[in-house]
Amino acid sequence: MHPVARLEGRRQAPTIKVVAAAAGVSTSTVSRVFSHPHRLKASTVAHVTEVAARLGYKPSHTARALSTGRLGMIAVVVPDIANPFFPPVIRAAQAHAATDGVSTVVGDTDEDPAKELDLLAELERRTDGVVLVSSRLPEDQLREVASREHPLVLVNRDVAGVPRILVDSVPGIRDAVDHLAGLGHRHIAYISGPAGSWSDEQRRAAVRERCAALGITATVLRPHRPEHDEGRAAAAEVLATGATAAIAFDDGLAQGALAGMAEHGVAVPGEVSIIGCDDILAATTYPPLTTVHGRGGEAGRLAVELLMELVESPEADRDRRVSLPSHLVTRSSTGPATAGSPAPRR
Amino acid sequence: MHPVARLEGRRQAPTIKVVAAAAGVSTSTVSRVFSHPHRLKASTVAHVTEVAARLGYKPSHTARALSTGRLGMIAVVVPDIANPFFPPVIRAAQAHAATDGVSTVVGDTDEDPAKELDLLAELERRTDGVVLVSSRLPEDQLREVASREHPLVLVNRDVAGVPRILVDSVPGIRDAVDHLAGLGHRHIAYISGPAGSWSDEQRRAAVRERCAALGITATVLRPHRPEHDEGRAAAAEVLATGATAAIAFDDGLAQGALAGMAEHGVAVPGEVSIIGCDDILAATTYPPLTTVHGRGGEAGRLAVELLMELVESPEADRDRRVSLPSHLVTRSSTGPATAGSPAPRR
DNA sequence: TGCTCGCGTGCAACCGGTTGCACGTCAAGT
DNA sequence: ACTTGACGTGCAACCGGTTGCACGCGAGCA
Repeated sequence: MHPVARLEGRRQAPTIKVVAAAAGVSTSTVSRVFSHPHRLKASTVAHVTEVAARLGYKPSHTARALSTGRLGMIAVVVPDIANPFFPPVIRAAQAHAATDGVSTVVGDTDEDPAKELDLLAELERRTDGVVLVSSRLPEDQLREVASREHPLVLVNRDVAGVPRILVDSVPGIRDAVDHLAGLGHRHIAYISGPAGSWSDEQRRAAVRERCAALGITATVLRPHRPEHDEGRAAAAEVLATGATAAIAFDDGLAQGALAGMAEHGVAVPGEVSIIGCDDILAATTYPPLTTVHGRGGEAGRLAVELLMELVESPEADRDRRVSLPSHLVTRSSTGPATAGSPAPRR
Repeated sequence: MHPVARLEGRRQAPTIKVVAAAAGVSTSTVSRVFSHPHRLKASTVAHVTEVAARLGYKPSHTARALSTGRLGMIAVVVPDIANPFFPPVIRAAQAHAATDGVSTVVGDTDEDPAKELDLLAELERRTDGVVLVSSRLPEDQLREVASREHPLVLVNRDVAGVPRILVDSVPGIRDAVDHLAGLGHRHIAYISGPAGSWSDEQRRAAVRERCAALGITATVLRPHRPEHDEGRAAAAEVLATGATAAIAFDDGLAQGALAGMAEHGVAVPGEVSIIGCDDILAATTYPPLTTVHGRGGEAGRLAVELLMELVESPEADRDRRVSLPSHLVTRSSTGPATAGSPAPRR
């Protein structure tokens, strides 16, 4: 930039130099006031702070980043911002990061592993670390990403050697199956979620296992994108199996299934019972959805906590694994099994 | 940083200096290869590019930002990422920004004006410009924000002197009212959206005006947060007015109203017709929703286009206003008016 | 009174690119 | 053959902070 160019500009943001001159100290002192104030005399800190405030001085993230290598920014990457499971984890992460004076950016991979890789590459250059939620990457690629020097914490992917926070659906799913069995259901369908989802694998396995333990039938349906209309389509698939109850990978699919059942003239919970997962739609469905409550927000907060540790000391333990148990929330989409299997009426 | 510290680090990212040495040119030349290649001999560019690629060199955003004042990053700020109206505009914005080699971050204000102000302040220091979508700020504050030197483009807020892209709901709403009138409806309720929403004001006024023009009754209900359960509550309010049709501020409210009507045993479209806005739920409701289609994605793209112009030349015209007309999409939530007003049945 | 020690501050190099200016080269113009 | 000038590249200052080292000063100790 030409030397005089910044004089031409309107009110230029004040720099450390201006503050130093105004306060009658060196630039180093001003710098230290904003980074290591404890190393200075309290009176100096007070004076410089006052002058800086009067001038409206704010340290430049960019300049600081250049010399320290710290951007003061982390990323939270999710497969789909529109999926209501993620906003709570993002918000919690953001709130916790703000506590450390770190800002958060959100990345959306659109459920696409290729985009996910690109995004991670970009974010490695823009942030100090990333929280990767429900990654759709195959394990080897995930491991490769983690092996790059950039701090990374996973949420809902269980890869040994990579720090991770897991929302453990198993207890909640077990409760769900028990609940349905207690209502007399002998055949349960599981509406699978997206291929490559760790949570889906975990839930599917839990349904199978618990049904087996109780001696009732479990049918696992094909993978579904976690969207409303896929759930609607799944309703027909559920009816085709003859199951009297369904557990869906998430609340969105469950809500779709509710709509699908309505279309087929099948009453919920009169003829078929439906259970969701994540408890993100709360009571916004009709009928209000019985669902497995997972603690997304908590996962987000913990992930950032762990991430910040890694950022501070990159040599920290890379194999930390935190698991958060879930539980069933009973609302009105489940009821007693009726004799005879349900059939579409229109 | 201590001079030898970077030798201790693992594979340090190569700098311009390393590339220059390896290619036998000066650092200026390497720099120019990545910023103004046309000023260099083609053979030099080719050679340096090759060497840089071999070394895995990537220019540092931070360093570049420090000298140029350009961060290579813009922000898109929305009131609520979970509201499905916004993802399409975000994605379109992101895609267009990527075209210019600029990355995008997303900000969520949680429908809270105070958070919005904070977020804007933070983003001004982190980005080259921001696209502010459906701001909930009062006009004077918005004007104040716009007066700060940081480039800003509004979407769905019409403030003179601030560049803005507007999705014009009026034509679509007019079609909607005409459509209902054509089906014999003589009393239409409008389910208002969030207070402070420009789109809501526009839609409300359009409903009133068109109904007046056709000589039919319009009742405007209280403001609602654009969420499913608010829509459900609104169903009762609609029934209380005696209206046989309702137009909702957005598809989420409309979907909620659908659920609410079901709860009350009122058939849609048999007894009551419902129309949404934005066309974001597409056919994911039951029955599929008749709605006013607005072109969110297009708005996002245009906003970024305008923003980049402002970033390039801050003295550009600040009073540009682009308006994108909407239209009605007829699906199955609207039907002929029936004699006698509908009443809750349970 | 003289010496050590530690605290508070300043100096200057550095982080990794960018860019105004100067210099050298070579082709076109006279 | 000499001038002119465009073109390609290098030099060095600069962007705005950070930080290792050195220096000065005053307190504690002998």
